[in-house]
Amino acid sequence: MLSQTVEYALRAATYLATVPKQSRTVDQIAEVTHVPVAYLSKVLQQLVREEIVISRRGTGGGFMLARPPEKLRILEIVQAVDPIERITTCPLGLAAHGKRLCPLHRRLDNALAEMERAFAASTLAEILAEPTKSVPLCNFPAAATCR
Amino acid sequence: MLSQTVEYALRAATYLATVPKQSRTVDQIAEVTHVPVAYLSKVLQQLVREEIVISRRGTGGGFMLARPPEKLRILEIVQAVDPIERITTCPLGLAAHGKRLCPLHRRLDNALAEMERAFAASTLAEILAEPTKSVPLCNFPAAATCR
DNA sequence: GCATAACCGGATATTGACATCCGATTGAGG
DNA sequence: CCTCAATCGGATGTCAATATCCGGTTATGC
Repeated sequence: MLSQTVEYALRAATYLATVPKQSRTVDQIAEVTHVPVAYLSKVLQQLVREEIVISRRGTGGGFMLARPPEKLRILEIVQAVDPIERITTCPLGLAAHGKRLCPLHRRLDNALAEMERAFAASTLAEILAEPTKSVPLCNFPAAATCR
Repeated sequence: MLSQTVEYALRAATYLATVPKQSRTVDQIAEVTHVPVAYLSKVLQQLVREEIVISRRGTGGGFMLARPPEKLRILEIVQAVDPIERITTCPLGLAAHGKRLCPLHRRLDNALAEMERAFAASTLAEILAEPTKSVPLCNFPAAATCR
């Protein structure tokens, strides 16, 4: 339902949100988030292209959030790596039918709209601020006891 | 986001709901729903196993809804062919962490729960009864003008 | 300006979803 | 009981998502 890529991107972004304005290397991010390092590298590159994240090469380089966590919604990260495709025209491909969806597809699209709404509802900052015994990603340095 | 298989299954079920208690062959269903016939056959077999649909072989056979359309929810069809996998444990695989989800995964699971709720909200009968100019699937016999 | 650190981008597996094909099986009707 | 209609089940093909590898490029610090 949710792709692995989305899951990975969200883990990485959430981790970077715990260290705002600081950069981390792919290897560091991969270790904390438990994401295959080579693939994570690709995912981060997508986030760079969508200007969610900024990259710097060379010594001391790495990846860093492009904006403060208060300004980054889950939805943006989802859309960056695996966009939710709303149903805008009849999937049976009848041009004459135009933009009107039949009741079945209207409901499917409504469900997708609910997803969007849910993902748009919170920022990375809100996720980190939430009072809980479960530290985000379960395994951040701050939650070593969680291991 | 929603798999092709779900889309196909819903089209087929919606069509069968327009002719309750009657059976239709794979070829008939495929033509109306614009689904590849060979693959549709597999999808229908899944629906048979999940007791959404009943099959009969031989002359005059085919597929028929196992229940009246009032008793069949979209969610059941979704779960039959491509179940929504709720997040019940931390995806980072830390056994010690138990059942508690971190704020990130709690939100993701909440979004999935919203989907379930949306899909559970309507029956096939409701879809067909809805007053609209767009006949379900856009291209049913009853809506030949839609072609 | 050289060595080193780190990302970038292209080529290449691997895997599962989607799709097809066909022989085997079952049921209806004469 | 024979033929035809139709589903069933297994084998196989195709393609996009996932994942890996490595040489090229850029930046830092000495």
